[in-house]
Amino acid sequence: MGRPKVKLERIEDKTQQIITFSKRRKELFQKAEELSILCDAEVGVLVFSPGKKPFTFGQPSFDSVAERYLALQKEENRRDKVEAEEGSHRDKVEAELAKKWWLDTKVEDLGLNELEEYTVALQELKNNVSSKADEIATSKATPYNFI
Amino acid sequence: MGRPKVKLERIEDKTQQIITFSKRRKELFQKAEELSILCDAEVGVLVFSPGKKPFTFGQPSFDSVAERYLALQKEENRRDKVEAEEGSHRDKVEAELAKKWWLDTKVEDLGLNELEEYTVALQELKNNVSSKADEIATSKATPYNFI
DNA sequence: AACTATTTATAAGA
DNA sequence: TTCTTATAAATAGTT
Repeated sequence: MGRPKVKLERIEDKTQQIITFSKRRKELFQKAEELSILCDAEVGVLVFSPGKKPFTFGQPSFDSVAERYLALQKEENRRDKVEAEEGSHRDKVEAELAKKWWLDTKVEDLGLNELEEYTVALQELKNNVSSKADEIATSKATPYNFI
Repeated sequence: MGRPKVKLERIEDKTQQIITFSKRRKELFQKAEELSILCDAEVGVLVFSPGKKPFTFGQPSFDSVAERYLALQKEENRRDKVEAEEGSHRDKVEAELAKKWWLDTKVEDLGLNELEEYTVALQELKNNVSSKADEIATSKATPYNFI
């Protein structure tokens, strides 16, 4: 027989679902690559399989495309915020700028001395911000007590 | 006539490229949606058009899928780093933890008082880190002098 | 935007 | 898993 029409709904049979995932995931990435080549477009695709394993495609890499987009998003959010507040909360704007700078500065790019200063400064900063944030930091640190 | 076979190479004619982009971008997103429904998979697709405009598809949203992945990536990088350094640079590890906490803490979640403290602390921090990083911060701040 | 001749994708079965 | 095959779906060029 040939190809039957298939309803667009969740495949309940787990084995069939995995087979379909494998085939369609491959084709999706192929289409993504064709689009990037034919149209000179940056393309990023990320898929979590039914087993929650991540697969990525990216031209030039998923991370590069995603980071470019997320930077744009942050920029838009910041601008929206500024517009909404009619320039009355300069501190907030500066905090956003500082946050953006911080997010764009990678630990890997800093030398060891800078890193030490950075660490100390962050420690102080953690003490300055809310106790709730401190709780978050503590709970995040907990799994790494083995270090 | 019918559909001719097409070579997988950059379409030089700009108009044709845009037409092809529109058609294929739509189909790519449709395929992505089918995959997410049929296989119960989280899918995120991001495309920058030839005109550099971003288009996203995501189930449930591109941001959610991308953030989930980037969190995984950070986790892996952190673990690799710890293993590579054999626990000898505790400061570095703490810097990574602090960075992770920082990245996970959103300005939007902080109250105004906290935000003010945060701003002051960040300002101090900027002065503490390298002058090169300061240059970056300055150049990033420049476009917003209108505020 | 719509059409249509072909190519391409793909669900089942082997 | 990989190939086969018949049919569904996508699509390049045209109108």
